[in-house]
Parts: sequence; structure tokens; C-alpha cells
Amino acid sequence: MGVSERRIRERLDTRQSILATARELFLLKGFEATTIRNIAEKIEYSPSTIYQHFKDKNEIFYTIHSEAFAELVRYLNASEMHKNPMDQLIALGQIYIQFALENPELYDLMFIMEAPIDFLDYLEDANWTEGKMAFDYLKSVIANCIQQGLIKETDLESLSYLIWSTVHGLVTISIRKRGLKIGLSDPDTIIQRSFAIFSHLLVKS
Amino acid sequence: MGVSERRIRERLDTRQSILATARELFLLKGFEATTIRNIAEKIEYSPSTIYQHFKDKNEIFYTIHSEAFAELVRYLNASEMHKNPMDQLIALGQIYIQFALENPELYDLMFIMEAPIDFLDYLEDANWTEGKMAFDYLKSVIANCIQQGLIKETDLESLSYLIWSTVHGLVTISIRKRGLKIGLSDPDTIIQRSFAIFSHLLVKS
DNA sequence: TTTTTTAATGAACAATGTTCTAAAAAAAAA
DNA sequence: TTTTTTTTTAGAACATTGTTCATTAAAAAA
Repeated sequence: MGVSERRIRERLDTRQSILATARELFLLKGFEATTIRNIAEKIEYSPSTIYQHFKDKNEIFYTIHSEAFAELVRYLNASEMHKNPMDQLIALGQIYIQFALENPELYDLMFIMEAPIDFLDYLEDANWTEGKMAFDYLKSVIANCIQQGLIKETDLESLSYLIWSTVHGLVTISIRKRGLKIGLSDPDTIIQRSFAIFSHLLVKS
Repeated sequence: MGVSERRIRERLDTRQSILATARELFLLKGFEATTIRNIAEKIEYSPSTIYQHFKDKNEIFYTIHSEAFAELVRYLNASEMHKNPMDQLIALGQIYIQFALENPELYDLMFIMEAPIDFLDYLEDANWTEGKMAFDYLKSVIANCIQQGLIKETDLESLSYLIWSTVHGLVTISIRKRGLKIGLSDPDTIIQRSFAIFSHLLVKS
């Protein structure tokens, strides 16, 4: 009889609805501002029920963190269409920026938000490979650029870190609203312009 | 009679001790983790007393934020020693990175931390000019570089934003521990190397 | 000494994450 | 069908948070 199967399915359903609601609220009001009671109320369960599916609020955070990386990788895959590795690299940067600007709260959660105390333990977990995979992918594209003489040869790791840092810096200043009141043009525009300049700096001359 | 003068002085003293303690705790445990009661206990006053000096926790944040910018400007002034504007620009970047790595929690508070709701109102205040001043200073140094033909001519605002973003990105990935578990070398080293590559990219060729 | 102004406190409030015990529901066994 | 066992859910409780407010203590002015 499929009774226990159904129960497992039901359990998974409530788990998923917790995650979906949590994510919705995190992105809407931020992590800190979202309460367990908020989530519970929205899915019409008591707060305690949530603790049957997740150890604590951090564990919900980690689960969404993982899923978000899968989403980013999905975005980045669109860069595969370019044959020229330099075009692909630039596309990667633009997609990354696009992802961040379209999902600022999600990006926040992935890369900016203060990590909970046991964040490092979580990263230590084998199931978190998405981050490393994404970075390795960036490295391989850059390696192709160097190989084809499109970018001046330099230490691959440092250059990859530099490129990642640059796009990360571009979007985080905007997301955390540190560029306002400094007399800058509209955030999106200046990010695009700055990235264009960076692209030109990159190509070998 | 200097009685009222003394009272003013005493009031300022407790205000200062609140600020000093708050700052110490913010940098030690972070903003969220520091409680009003923590601060009160340390200065041996009741929590309510703090509200006689500051409207709320955010106002303490803002005050420290302002002071921190003054400190950063003090750091940056050390770049004045260089005559060549390109040397000065590179020194600026290195000092900026140094400041961030030496005062990670303070840097966090200034540039990364989630801004309280009324953050924009605070920035609107006329007394917050430090940020704009620092950025204008950066722009002027870059303008000198362009004028002397050391950097290829481009839109000044975008280039300045790019340079700021790059160093900001370099240090924030490290501060928020997003570069670990990705198979990178030690944070300080890779930041230095990446910045060196960036410097080389910048100079006209 | 009395009055007025200022400073400081302690109790209280609503909201938070989390835990623990008891009730309700469902499934299994009789 | 009834009884027993297991699982699921809820409700009350705890300590802690930022913040407010009425009251007390202290100092200054009269």
C-alpha cells in the first residue's frame, strides 16, 4: 500500500511550502525582518511545525542559498551561445550583473548578507559545490581568452578573482545603496558604463 | 559661574562614552548582535539613559558611520606624498584595501551593512559630506592621470566608479567570507595580486 | 528652605527565536 | 470495530530584544 509514500510526499510538500514562503518573505522584507511566525502564519501552520522540518532559521537560509546558486548557474549558461571566448566572458559579466539587478535580495542573500555563525560549517558540507563550480567555469572561459591571445597572460586565479570582484563591487555598491547621494547618475546606467570600460581594459592591446 | 558649562561637558562625556562603547561592541560582535542593554551595562547606566542621547539604535549607527569616514579620509591623506598622479592613484587603492583589511568590521559598517530604513534620510542630511568628499578626491586624482596621458581618456564618473567598485569588490568578498571554500589562496595575497593586475590594466599602453 | 528643572531609573510592552509538553490525528494492531 | 502505537500539530512558556512612560532622585535656582 502506498500509504507511507503518500506521507513522505505530504511531508515534502509542507517542507517545500515553507521554503517557498520563506524565500518570498526573505526577498520581500529581508532575512532578519522575516520571522518564523510570519512564515508559519502564511502557510497556516503553527511556528513549532517549522522546527520539525528545519533545525533553525539558519538552515532555511542555507537551503535557499543553495537553490539560488543553481538559479545563477542557469542564468550563466546562456553565455554558451558565444563562440568567441572574449564575447563569452563579457556576456558572463553582463548576465551576472543582470542577475544581481533583477534579483537584488537574492543576490544579497548569496553574496552580501552577513553569514550566520555556522556558515563555514555549511560551506564545508560536500553538497555546496555550486559556488566552486561557477567560479571554475569563469576561470575556464578566461583561460580560453588567454590561450587565444585575447587577454594578456597573467596568473589565472588572480585575474579571475579580479573580474569577479569587479562585477561584484559594481552591483553591491548599488544594492546596498552606497552610491547614492554622491552625485552619481542612475545606478543601472553607471554600472553598464563602468563595465564597458572594464571590458575595454581587459582586451589585449 | 561655569556650572552650566560643566553640565554640558558632563552630558557630552556620557554621550562620548556611549559612542565609544557602542563602537567597540559593534566592531566586536556586529551591529545586530549588540544590544542597547549591552552598551548600558558597560557604561554603568540604565538602558533608558541612552535614549536621552540618541533617538534610537540607528542614530548611534549613523554617528559612528560619520566618524568612520573621517578616519578613512585620514588614511587616504597619506597618498599625498606621491607626486606622480598614477602613483598616487595606486597608493589610494592600496591604502583603501589596507583600511578595509585592518578594520573589517568598521568597513562593514560603512559600506556593506544593511542600511536601516531611514538610512537615506540620514544621507540626505547636509552633515554627511565625507562620502562625497572622498569620492570627489578619487575623481580628481584620476582626472590628473588622464590629463597627463597616464590613463586612456574615458568618462570620468564611470571610470571612478569602476575603480572604487573594484577595490570594494576585492575586499568585500573577503570580509563576507565568500571567497573561501572555492579553492583560493589566502585572501590577503590574492587581493594584492588582483589589485596589481588591475593597476597594470589601467595604465595606458 | 522651597520650588523648579534636569537626569536617571525600573517596570512594562509587544515581538523575536526556540523549546517542551500536551493534544489531536492518523496508522497499525488487536 | 476497538485498542494501541506512532506521527503530526498546536499552545503555552522562556529568555531576550528595542523602546516607552511614569516615577524617583538629584541638582540648580529662587
